[in-house]
Amino acid sequence: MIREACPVLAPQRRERIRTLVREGVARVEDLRKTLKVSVATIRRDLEVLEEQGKVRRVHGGAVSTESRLEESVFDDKTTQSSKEKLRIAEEAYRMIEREESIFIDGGSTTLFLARMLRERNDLTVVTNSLRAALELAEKGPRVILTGGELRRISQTMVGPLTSAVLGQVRVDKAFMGTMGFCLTNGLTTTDPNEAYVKNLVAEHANQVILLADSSKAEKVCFARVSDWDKVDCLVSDDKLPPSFAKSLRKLGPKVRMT
Amino acid sequence: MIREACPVLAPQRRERIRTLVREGVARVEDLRKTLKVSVATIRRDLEVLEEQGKVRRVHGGAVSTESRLEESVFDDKTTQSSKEKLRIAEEAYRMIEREESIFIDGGSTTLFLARMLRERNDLTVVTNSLRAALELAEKGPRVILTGGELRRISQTMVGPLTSAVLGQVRVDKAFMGTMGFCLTNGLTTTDPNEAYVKNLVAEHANQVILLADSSKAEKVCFARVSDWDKVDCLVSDDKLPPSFAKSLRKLGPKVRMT
DNA sequence: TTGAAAACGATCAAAATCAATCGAAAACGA
DNA sequence: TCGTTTTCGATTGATTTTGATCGTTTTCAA
Repeated sequence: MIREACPVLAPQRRERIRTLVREGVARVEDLRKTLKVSVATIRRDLEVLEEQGKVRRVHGGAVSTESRLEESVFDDKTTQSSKEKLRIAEEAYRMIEREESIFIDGGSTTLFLARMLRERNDLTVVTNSLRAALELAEKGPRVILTGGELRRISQTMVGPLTSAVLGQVRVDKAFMGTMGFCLTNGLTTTDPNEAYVKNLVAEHANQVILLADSSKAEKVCFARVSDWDKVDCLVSDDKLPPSFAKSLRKLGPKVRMT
Repeated sequence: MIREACPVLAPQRRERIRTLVREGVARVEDLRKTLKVSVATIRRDLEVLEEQGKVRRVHGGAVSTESRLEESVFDDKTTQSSKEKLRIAEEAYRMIEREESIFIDGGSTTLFLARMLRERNDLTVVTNSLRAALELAEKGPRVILTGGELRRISQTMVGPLTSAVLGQVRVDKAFMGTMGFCLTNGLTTTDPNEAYVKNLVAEHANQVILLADSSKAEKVCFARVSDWDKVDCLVSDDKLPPSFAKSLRKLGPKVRMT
């Protein structure tokens, strides 16, 4: 292979890609023709840039992340391993009985669950998730929002004000999400305010059901939520290591893997 | 099958569909002609967008989830006197000073105001309106939701639970809506729960500013909200009878007509 | 109620794209 | 100069996207 005198250095090329992506010309093939390198190089560059969060890769090229930052954060979470999350939500749905009152936490898995409840009008749903409330805004069960300060990144209501409402309700089942869970540290999440609310919810629920796909296993985040003794059931996917499930069952919670 | 050079990336196309749906051109056949792809692709895109809750599919195409909400709540008057409402909201916006904390009530006029606040990040906004919270969900001021039971027809949070949060905050200015106002009965609305919340808000605000176009004048609804002595200022349009304004000023409130 | 047209969902094949791998050329450091 | 590291391009098999087809469902009007 004869490589002509290096036209541009890699960092320059990447910077060029970034600006092109911003302008909208983002297809791999276009980039290849513009920059006169192979598609493999383009892909590698895009990989690096995505790693740095500069662009977002899609099939056929890349799109700018800056256009709508908040949404892309949330959308990424919803698209990633959504198959598992959907199945987990379906399993959770089967656990809901008639006329029950339930809490729905923030997060993408619980959002799938909320979506399924649109056809139910026998339930009472308490939630601190703005997204979940939106799913049920038109029709469906009775909806009670917890109130509190809006945390933009997760689109949930958190903080001390949240406890004012939560202190006055009880729910039969609380469907909780989490950022990480492991045997020794229990449930953890990124934001202490969020953790505080989750903990409070757990105390006002007859049953706490954790919805978390296997990618969250053995992950530990900054803020401690609670130990396993508060959790009645974990619903996860079948990629959860059997050894983990076995050890967890000894600590108390039931474990369902769909 | 010969596929011409891929014109646009899938996410761009989906975003285009979203905007088209918002504008009302939502039939599958129209989308196909506009975007120059097969109906199968359109259907698949709509499926994805519905999955994300961005649009709602119907036979023949799709409708916007947002506009649907807006219609059910505000359609009666939005198109008719939206000009006045927008001007009233602009006048209200000029009354907001830096670093203030404000309350935003439910209703279409106050929704216009909320929309203007997206560029402000020096404020704290308390609201019981789901729609107002949505306008500020991505960016803008600090947002605090009151919580409470969701009243679908107005998309607001009402009921006794709302007072739990409201009791713990104070705001500099409360921008209130109303269904009707007259000299003898003061402010009235349709739902007692809603009226209760409005009254409570008025007690926790340094200033109460009523935003109501002239079509609400001399109207009396079922549920009494409050008397004029709680109201510091009424912002209305120039179709408000001068005699009404004169009489009202004697009762205490300032009156601004834009 | 019935029948036709439109729309829909499922399925399959073609095309494009992607990820992984390998080898070669360039860059680098001593 | 020599050996190592990095960068790049080509190939191959897998994956994704797309369009066409076909049977079914929905809608609308008679």
